[in-house]
Amino acid sequence: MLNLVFILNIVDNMGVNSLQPNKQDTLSEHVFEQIKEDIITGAIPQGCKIVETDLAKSYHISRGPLREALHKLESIHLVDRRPHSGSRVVTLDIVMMRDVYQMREAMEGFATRLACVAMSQADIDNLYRLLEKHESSIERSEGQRYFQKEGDLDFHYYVFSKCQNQWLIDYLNNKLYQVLRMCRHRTSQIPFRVEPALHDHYAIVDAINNRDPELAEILMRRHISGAWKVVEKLLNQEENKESK
Amino acid sequence: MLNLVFILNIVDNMGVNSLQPNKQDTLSEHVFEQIKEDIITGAIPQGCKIVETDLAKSYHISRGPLREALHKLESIHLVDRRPHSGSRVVTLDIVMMRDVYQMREAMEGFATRLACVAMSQADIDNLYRLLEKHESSIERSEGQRYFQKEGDLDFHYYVFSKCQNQWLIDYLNNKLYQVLRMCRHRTSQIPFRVEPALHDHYAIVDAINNRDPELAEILMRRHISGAWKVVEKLLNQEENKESK
DNA sequence: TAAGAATTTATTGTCAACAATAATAAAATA
DNA sequence: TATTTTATTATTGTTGACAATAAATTCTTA
Repeated sequence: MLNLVFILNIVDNMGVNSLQPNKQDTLSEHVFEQIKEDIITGAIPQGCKIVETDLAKSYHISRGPLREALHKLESIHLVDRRPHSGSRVVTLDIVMMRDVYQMREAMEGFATRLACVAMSQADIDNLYRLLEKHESSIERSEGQRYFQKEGDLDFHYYVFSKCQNQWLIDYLNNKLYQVLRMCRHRTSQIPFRVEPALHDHYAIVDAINNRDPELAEILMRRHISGAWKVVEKLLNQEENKESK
Repeated sequence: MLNLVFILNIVDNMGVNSLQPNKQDTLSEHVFEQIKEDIITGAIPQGCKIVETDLAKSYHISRGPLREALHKLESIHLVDRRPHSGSRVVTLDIVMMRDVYQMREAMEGFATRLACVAMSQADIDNLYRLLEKHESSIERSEGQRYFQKEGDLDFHYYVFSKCQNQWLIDYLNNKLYQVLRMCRHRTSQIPFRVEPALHDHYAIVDAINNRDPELAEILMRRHISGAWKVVEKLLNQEENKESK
């Protein structure tokens, strides 16, 4: 399954993963990426205390670069750091996830507005083709959630990457979407229906195609706040189950 | 003049400066704050190449903490960093400033919407009092631009600090507003009229007072995009002058 | 025995030396 | 003379040791 996604991303060269810079020139960068993935996938569990010397040993580097990596992880909200006291991996409570989804609603909505003005017709055609591909892959592989979520990310990424505001792109790509992936790992066991999402996506692209920035923004906002309502519900159910 | 602002901020405990964390427990934090101010005020000029050993010497620390400070400065977009090649102070060209103002429009607009729902009546009363104070201080000290700009920041800060989204507050306060202060230092010699801004502010607070989040957001957005149009004009004039 | 103070241990913050890379200058060739 | 190649220098990346602080433990006393 993972392979299929990988190949697809390479083929059409517009997948999320292929477009991340992933510059690992220095040791610190490399280990940053590694720890980031380990946190997002849960290999290093949430709330886990981080001891610099231990972690440095397990990644086979010295404390200097590790420290730089931790600083970077702090700047994208994946670890908390208190002077003299040490670092912990963040715990994604419901409040934090709400904050993230709200941010996403605001920023991606605005990015969609900007992209609607800036996109070429070729870009829009690409978007339609992307959605058609998602549609057919849903028919073919009903229930294979991982792929569908990646497809969802591909769509969102393609849209906001055309907004021509580097700050916006950077923040969405390097900060919000990392935490979002972490959220998804937490809720990945829970099935959800993708057809409504695809329907939303078509509506958004239609608005872009009609060059209606206000509508495009509103639709993207609703799409995201709708997604949050689903996630919130699931989290609340989970919480209730645990407290019993 | 500076003193007056300072006293005012302490007295009512709602100024921008008093609410920034400013934790300088470690050497690295301390020097981070120092360099940050030096960049924002222009003591270290834009586009300036940064040599770690030199800078470490001039701040009387070793390269370790300096490096951490530089990383932090990079994460708030105040320096650019390329592996093995070194760092430079950013140069605020018109594109970057447009990006920042766009971000601000999106995020502060959304923050205003959230704050409109979350604010207590006491908060709103405080806002009205703050505006009245600004109004009278404009009458008293016409033309003293520094104070007026600080007053403007106080207003904006007070609003978005009530949005109850820690990510949003953090981003606006620690990233966007730092670059914004840098912009203002660049354009500080240029006079501008504050009465229209005050009028906008009243309209925004009225919308909040009527508990109309949509309108509050729209008004805040217009207020900020209007401010950008003024700044953009000034920058273009400046550019034309230089190219002659 | 329980609470508080003093001591020890563990962990982070800082430093200065070393290695690796990129920018610069010098030399060689066309 | 212009251009490529080579050597030099300057600057960053990395490391391990040391100092300062916080957490844990032991000891004392009520």
